[in-house]
Amino acid sequence: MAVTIRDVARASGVHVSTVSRTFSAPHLVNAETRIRVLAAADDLGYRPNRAAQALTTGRTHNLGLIVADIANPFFPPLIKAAQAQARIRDHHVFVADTDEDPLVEKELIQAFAKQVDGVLLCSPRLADRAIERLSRDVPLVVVNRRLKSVPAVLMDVGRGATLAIEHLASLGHRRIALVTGPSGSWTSKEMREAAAAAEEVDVVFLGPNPPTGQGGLAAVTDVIASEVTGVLAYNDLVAIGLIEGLGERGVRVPEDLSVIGVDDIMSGRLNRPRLTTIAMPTAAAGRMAVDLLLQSVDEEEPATVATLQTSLVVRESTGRPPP
Amino acid sequence: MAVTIRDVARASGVHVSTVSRTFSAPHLVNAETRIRVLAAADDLGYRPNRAAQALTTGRTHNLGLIVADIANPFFPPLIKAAQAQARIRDHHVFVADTDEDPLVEKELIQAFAKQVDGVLLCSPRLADRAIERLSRDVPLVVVNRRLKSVPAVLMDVGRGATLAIEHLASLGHRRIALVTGPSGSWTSKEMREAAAAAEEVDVVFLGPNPPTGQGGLAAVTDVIASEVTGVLAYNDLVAIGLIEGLGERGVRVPEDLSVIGVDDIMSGRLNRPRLTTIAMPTAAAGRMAVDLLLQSVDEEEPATVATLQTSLVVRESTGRPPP
DNA sequence: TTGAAAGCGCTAACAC
DNA sequence: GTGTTAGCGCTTTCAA
Repeated sequence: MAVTIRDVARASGVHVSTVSRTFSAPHLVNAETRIRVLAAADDLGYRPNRAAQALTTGRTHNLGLIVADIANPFFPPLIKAAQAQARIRDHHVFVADTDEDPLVEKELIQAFAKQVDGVLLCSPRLADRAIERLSRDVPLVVVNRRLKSVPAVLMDVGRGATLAIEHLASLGHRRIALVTGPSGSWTSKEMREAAAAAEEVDVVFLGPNPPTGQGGLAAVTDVIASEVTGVLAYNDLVAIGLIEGLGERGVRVPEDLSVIGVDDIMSGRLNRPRLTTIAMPTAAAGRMAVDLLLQSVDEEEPATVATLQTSLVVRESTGRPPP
Repeated sequence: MAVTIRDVARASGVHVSTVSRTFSAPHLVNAETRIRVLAAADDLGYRPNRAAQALTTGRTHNLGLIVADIANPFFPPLIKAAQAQARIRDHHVFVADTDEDPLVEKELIQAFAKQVDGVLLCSPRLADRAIERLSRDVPLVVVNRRLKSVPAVLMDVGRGATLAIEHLASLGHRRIALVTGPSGSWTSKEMREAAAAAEEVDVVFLGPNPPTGQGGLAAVTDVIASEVTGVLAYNDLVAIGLIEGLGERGVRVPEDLSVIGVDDIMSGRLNRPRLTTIAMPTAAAGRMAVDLLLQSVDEEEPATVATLQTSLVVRESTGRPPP
């Protein structure tokens, strides 16, 4: 076995409790003793055993981070930012992937419950009630979901959708489609509400759809049948699948149909057309979520909600409707 | 605090050890007792505390997975496969990102050492010796790195590079460039060796470069100056950056210059030209790595090396050299 | 300022 | 087949 607090105690000629104190409350220990202990610890290569610490303190210094799909390029920047922020605050992040399955999501939260101090739920697919129930087992922070009793980081995709629709309207579009996402998705709901409130254009709702390229591909027939001149897709992946499928049917983007995505995952890629999209503040959300979670772990705060701005990035997949 | 083994013992009228046994060695306990204990446990919502288990058994049921950059689309499929496989084998995976920094890599391994049963090091940037030293602290399995004493999963990128170069040669190219990756990268080294062994073409070596779009962009000037008609890039990200930069200088791909990437991260995307690339068996590697790691955790096996095949996917970024 | 001792939740001999 | 007991590595009273 590795070197323990006891080895350090023996090497520095003090009791284990003094060693413990040297690390957890250094100001309570004599400077000379402290130096001696630290030297011995360094010498032996001592590193505290987090599992043992967790047992007495109840704090693991680990956070769980659950996403629907790591392979969706929307998530990695958020994960990276969360990890970086957690690292700064002396925590580690445990990432897990639900494969878009609410049941797996629930299982993962329960599995995490005992081995982390809190869980970040990103774009959950679980029902509100289920999340609120689980939040009694372990501190939770949700990203892109609004609940009464759970702290949340929201990206204002409703506002983004409104901007996107206004952009289409200003180009002359009068009838557009909203290709919605998974049924459990809060962002999808926000987009629906924003679209329903649009005044200058008629909106056709198509969905729910899986939030993937496949989802977009599968929506092609409905989009064509709906006789719209513009589409706002649930996310960039869906938009890309859609554009591909449209291409196979001879429908050109943006000449015949304008398409807008959400997330801005394609920046700097070779995609043609370059996608007009709603950019999401993913990195900021990751950092903020960690801060909120850590805050709700050690303080009994009322549920905070942080809302971050989105923005419309106009590129080449939108244009005037065909005459 | 949550419900413990003691609560279950009280509720079912047995001693804690019987409860413990019911979970860890059910065959050693009377069927009736077992049912009673299980019922009580279920009733109270008992879930074993992994940290406490870890303290006695020395097994955390957690695995660490370290990658250079989660945002590089090469990694997510590997991560997903590893997580899925770990889940099947009753383990969780802790993912961390080094931001391509060997020092962070080392820190992360040490931080993981106490809280996981083993660590998967994917495309490490650390020196061989450092890795071998660290492998004494915690069971390690490396992906895409070959070491004497550490089990490894290798993707045969050398063979892939040979195929890629043969492909270029068969199209008529006689002078090509290899845009290499980071200096610590084993795959980059394998590619260099394969390129150095090529007989039908002259190879110019350009690098090292960061394994990103930026890296490709920055290599444009050297590529143009080297007067080659074909390029094999360290990975798809570099290839894409390169093609973008080339486009800005008026060099067309594949008409003026052929480009081949590695990883096959762009399948089904809208990229133009669609990238000719060496496809990597990432998902298989993720699964295999978990199996190897778990094997080396509980058995004292000699270091196994698994080599997985790569394949050349010919698309649109390669063609005949200009006349 | 330091030591002694109890205990976190669980497992693993060993005894009955 | 089940209970007893000691202890994993650490923190945290409480005394000294």
